[in-house]
Amino acid sequence: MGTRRRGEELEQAILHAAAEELRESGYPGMTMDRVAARAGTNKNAIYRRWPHRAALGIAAYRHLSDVAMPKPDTGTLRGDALEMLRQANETWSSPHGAVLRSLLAAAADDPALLDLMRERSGADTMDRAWLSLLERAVARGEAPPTAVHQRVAATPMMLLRAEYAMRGIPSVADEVLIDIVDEVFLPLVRGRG
Amino acid sequence: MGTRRRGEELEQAILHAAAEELRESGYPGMTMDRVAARAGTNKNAIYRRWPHRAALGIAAYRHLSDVAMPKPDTGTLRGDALEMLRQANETWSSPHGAVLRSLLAAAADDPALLDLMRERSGADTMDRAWLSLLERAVARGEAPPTAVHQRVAATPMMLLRAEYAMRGIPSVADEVLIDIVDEVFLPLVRGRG
DNA sequence: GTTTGCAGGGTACTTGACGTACCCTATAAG
DNA sequence: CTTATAGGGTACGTCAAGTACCCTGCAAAC
Repeated sequence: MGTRRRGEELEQAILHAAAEELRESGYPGMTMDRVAARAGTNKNAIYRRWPHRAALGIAAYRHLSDVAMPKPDTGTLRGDALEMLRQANETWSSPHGAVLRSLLAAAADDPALLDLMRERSGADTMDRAWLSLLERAVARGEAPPTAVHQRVAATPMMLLRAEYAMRGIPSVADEVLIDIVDEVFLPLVRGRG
Repeated sequence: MGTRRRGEELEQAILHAAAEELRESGYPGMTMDRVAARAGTNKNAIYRRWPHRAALGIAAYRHLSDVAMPKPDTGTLRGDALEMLRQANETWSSPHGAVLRSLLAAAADDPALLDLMRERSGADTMDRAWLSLLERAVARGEAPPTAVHQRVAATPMMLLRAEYAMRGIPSVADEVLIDIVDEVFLPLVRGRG
């Protein structure tokens, strides 16, 4: 009873509560009052740690997310690329991805938040994964060395992202992923020979 | 003095006021009270016409936007593509584009609004313009006929969009546009031979 | 062991904004 | 001339962000 939580312990409790709220209600539904109530504390303790709701949202998302980057190795460039896209599609269409998208949407106006998001959304590791995938294809003689290029590597994910942005659907159809690989990514790799 | 505005006249006044607010303060800053005040009326008159803020936002955006689609014809595929991207970049980085982006961001959670947005964002006409640009390149012998493909046509704009989504910058650097054309679009077109 | 400062807790408040309710009045249609 | 309808004024109700105080337990310094 007398045991009043402090420091790290309380902080974790707040983050945990915020993460739960995020999962259940998305970012717009994550109100400070509800987080405080759920953590069994009050807004004071929250505002002492994070300057505003968005900061807490991002911190909570980070607390929620420790997704390992997939490292597909199917033996062909096409297989690897498809696998990467399928994994990403699954992640993005999961509740977890819904949280990410709703945070991104909320951060669209605020450059500072966008920065925080970018470094946490794993964009860099994602790019590296695609680059190494291309390098392996080059080693197998499947692709010209000039295909190993940052913008080429980023293209498929950007197309998938755009798909999500346009249609707000829960998930992108597999045919679209195949299309992205066969009609854009592979021709692009070939064309850089 | 006694002249009380009605019907069409009042509706236009409200839309005009809302559009101004959108331009000045973006969608988050467009509050119902301010629109009402600016239109010299009250919220009642607004809510009789639009069920909620988002509906008014979209209607106002539509009222604001009658941008003609550019039809570049520089004589080369590279020139046309770059010109298209530059025009788009200019539009998207203008106040007008800021409104569009802020509306899109706000609509990210709400599928119904996304639909309304999509039909107004001119995505279809945009795709047609890129397709005809590709067709002209084919006619000149600059590109293989198989390059005329919906997803190929949509790729450059999607990459530009993604650029805006990631970095919330006011405008994308010209080098990026050149990169998109030289490192992705042209190789892609070539690779489809 | 006592004091003192800091972090946690309770509560209430301010501010802005959406959306609604009511009631009065001008105006257009009959 | 009467009357239904739409515009206008104003005041709410509600919710949520963020702030202000003040009290109290804890823990380290003395």
